[in-house]
Amino acid sequence: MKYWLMKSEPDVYGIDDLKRDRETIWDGVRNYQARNFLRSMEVGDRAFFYHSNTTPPGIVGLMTVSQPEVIDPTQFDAKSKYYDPKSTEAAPRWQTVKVEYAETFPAIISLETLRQQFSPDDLWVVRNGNRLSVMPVPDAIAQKIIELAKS
DNA sequence: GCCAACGTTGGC
DNA sequence: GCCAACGTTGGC
Repeated sequence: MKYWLMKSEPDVYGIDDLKRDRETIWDGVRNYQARNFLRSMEVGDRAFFYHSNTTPPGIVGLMTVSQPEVIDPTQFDAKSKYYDPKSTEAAPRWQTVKVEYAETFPAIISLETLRQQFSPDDLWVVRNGNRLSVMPVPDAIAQKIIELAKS
């Protein structure tokens, strides 16, 4: 079981939306490095839900990967902002996962706190100018984040 | 294959 | 709203 961190803007889709829906297809990722991480996810992996582009940004909870290797349906939808005309049903470009709501932390762990606690090498989300929306979190770091969430 | 132009992300 | 970071595109 691995830990990940996945970003979403709460104005678009936040943890409350996931709690309401119980599970969702994590669609709209259009970056190859992020996609490759999505491809390597397995059932039961856990992912920190990170709210980006909000005040303050930070980790707000946890989710569980419930289905790997999901074809992102938005790539074939001409009306979607994530439409990719170069992708075909025979050879889809964008795979993702289905995730299940696990928990909302009692309080957000803000980016500021994460910067104080972790180095950019350990937790990529604190890297300056980091734009990657899906990234691995080392086990030991994940445990510390969970401890922080409880404190 | 280089790299300038461009578009997007995301913190502030 | 600004703008730094940085991935992608396309001309050459």
